[in-house]
Amino acid sequence: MDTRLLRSFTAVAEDGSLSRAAERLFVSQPALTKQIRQLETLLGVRLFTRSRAGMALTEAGEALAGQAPALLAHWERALAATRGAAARAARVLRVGFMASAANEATQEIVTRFCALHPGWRVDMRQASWSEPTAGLADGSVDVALLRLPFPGQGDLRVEVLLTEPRCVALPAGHRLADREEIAFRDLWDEPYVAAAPETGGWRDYWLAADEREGRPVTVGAVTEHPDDWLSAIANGYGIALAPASAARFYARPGVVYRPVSGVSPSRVAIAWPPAADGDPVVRDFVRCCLDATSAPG
Amino acid sequence: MDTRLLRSFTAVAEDGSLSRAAERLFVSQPALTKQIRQLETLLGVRLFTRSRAGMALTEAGEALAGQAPALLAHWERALAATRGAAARAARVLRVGFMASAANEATQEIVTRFCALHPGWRVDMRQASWSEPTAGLADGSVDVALLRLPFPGQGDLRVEVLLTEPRCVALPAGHRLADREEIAFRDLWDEPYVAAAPETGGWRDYWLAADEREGRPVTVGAVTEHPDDWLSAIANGYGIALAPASAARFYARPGVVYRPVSGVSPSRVAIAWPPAADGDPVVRDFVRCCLDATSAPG
DNA sequence: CTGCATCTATAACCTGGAGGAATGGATGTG
DNA sequence: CACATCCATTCCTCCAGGTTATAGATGCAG
Repeated sequence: MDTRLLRSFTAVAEDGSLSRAAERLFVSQPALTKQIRQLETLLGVRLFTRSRAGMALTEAGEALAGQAPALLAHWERALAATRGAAARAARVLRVGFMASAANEATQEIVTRFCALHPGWRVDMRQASWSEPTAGLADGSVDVALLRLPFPGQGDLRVEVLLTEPRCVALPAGHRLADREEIAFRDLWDEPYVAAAPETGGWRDYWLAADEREGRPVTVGAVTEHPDDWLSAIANGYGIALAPASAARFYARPGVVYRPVSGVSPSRVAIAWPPAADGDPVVRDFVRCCLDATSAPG
Repeated sequence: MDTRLLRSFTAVAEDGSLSRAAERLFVSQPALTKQIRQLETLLGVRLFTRSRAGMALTEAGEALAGQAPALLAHWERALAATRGAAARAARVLRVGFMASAANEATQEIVTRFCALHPGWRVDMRQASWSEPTAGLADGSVDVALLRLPFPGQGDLRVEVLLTEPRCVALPAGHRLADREEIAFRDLWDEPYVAAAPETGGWRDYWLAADEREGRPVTVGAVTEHPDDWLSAIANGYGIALAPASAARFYARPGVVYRPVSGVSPSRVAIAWPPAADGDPVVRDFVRCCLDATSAPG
């Protein structure tokens, strides 16, 4: 049996319908019917009961559905570890990052690291905002420059590199756009451009959900990439809190950035998996991060 | 990627040769070459370096080879759990057993259990002697009637059901076949029919390796099933220690059984995985085992 | 109560995948 | 230098897997 059949099974289990799952997987309904039948034949077990109402999991199907996520994740991690080993052998350090990484310090970090490790290359990999660990969780990167807090943070080693105030990104024609500085309480009732709900605490943080005295947030749009985020703001779907450096790294016609008072600052950190503690290459990269962000300049 | 490619990869990694692995997997060498190529393309990584001397793993290949056994085992366990759920739903208790299981008590155990659980069926599954946990390790059975000690015993719950002396199985024409009882020390220099080396402590136990004052064992044959075991003895390839009940359950022309002094007795136990502690069906079966083997009769 | 919508299953067909046979290329050894 | 041995490539064949069309079953709305 292969992961393709397991993924198909998972999709049908989630949707409760062959037709809907087929649509989501971009295959025809008969093709998916055959795949599920093939899986049941291979296992010698009925996984679904069929009816006009769709596909309901049997007890065996429930058991497999319970196992499937961990199994598929195990596969992905194994493949990631294999790719990681290949990168290491080729003297490539894969660095995930969110948004502007460590701002201006990023280039210095890379320069310092390459000086320390001649022959090595740093592969910077930008992550979508729907994956706040920037690849650390699934093992597709070795270290990551991240904004705190993020989901899964407790499972990773973290060193704070720098702190910067947060500001607000507004459409250029916004009624508050002329202000030199805006109090956060004046922004409480605005609609916001937010990250995906499944990012949990990450999204809450960038909505400053815990810093508005219980006042609820209005979400005007959900985006996953900086470009989409900027477009949504420029188009007036909402405003967004951002690190102050966003004014430099994400300048865009139609978007203005203003300092905000009454909201906590943003922290940039370097993160890596505990299993990499003994890895001199990772240790040196972390050292370079700390050095590059502690010296004045 | 599927498990078939991963198994192919594993075979090539173990053999260090496409040609030999192809032979072992019963596919042609070009077919295996293409499979490995397909896997490397899917991963975007070189797994082997090729030469006239065969296939050597790259660092990425080493990484994958390190992960593969656990990954494949995870798959097997997930499938086993799925089949287990199907069996449970169908009110079937799958019982693995070695050799004669719990001897004459086995039928009473099943009878008591079915009386306690009307509508349930006990599926008795005999295991080869190369798998001393009789399916518990890979999850293909719910409980197992086993002979102690066995590999992996520490990971399972075990209740001893009965103890019986060990005897020796000899070819009928053996020079000691006329004895009423034979001292173990008189058997030390005989060749033995043994279990496979990978069964470890199990094989040592049945060779009474720890009860011969350091004298080494001579292995005359290795077998995995009772029939092969009996044939090997009858053909004079060696002798073997066996539970006393073997004389009743494995009577065979050409093989005689004689009591042996100076060797520890054999213990039959019921074993089950710790995860099944809270399962009333498993608990009841264990209860039936204990009840059936404690009453006189 | 009947017709229609909606769901899965089956049949027929087509294309591409995957295995085998034959053979090529490279290299080590006697 | 010839041969053996290893992996790679080419060509061929058959089957797997997807699609389209349609069948069968069933629930719901009028």
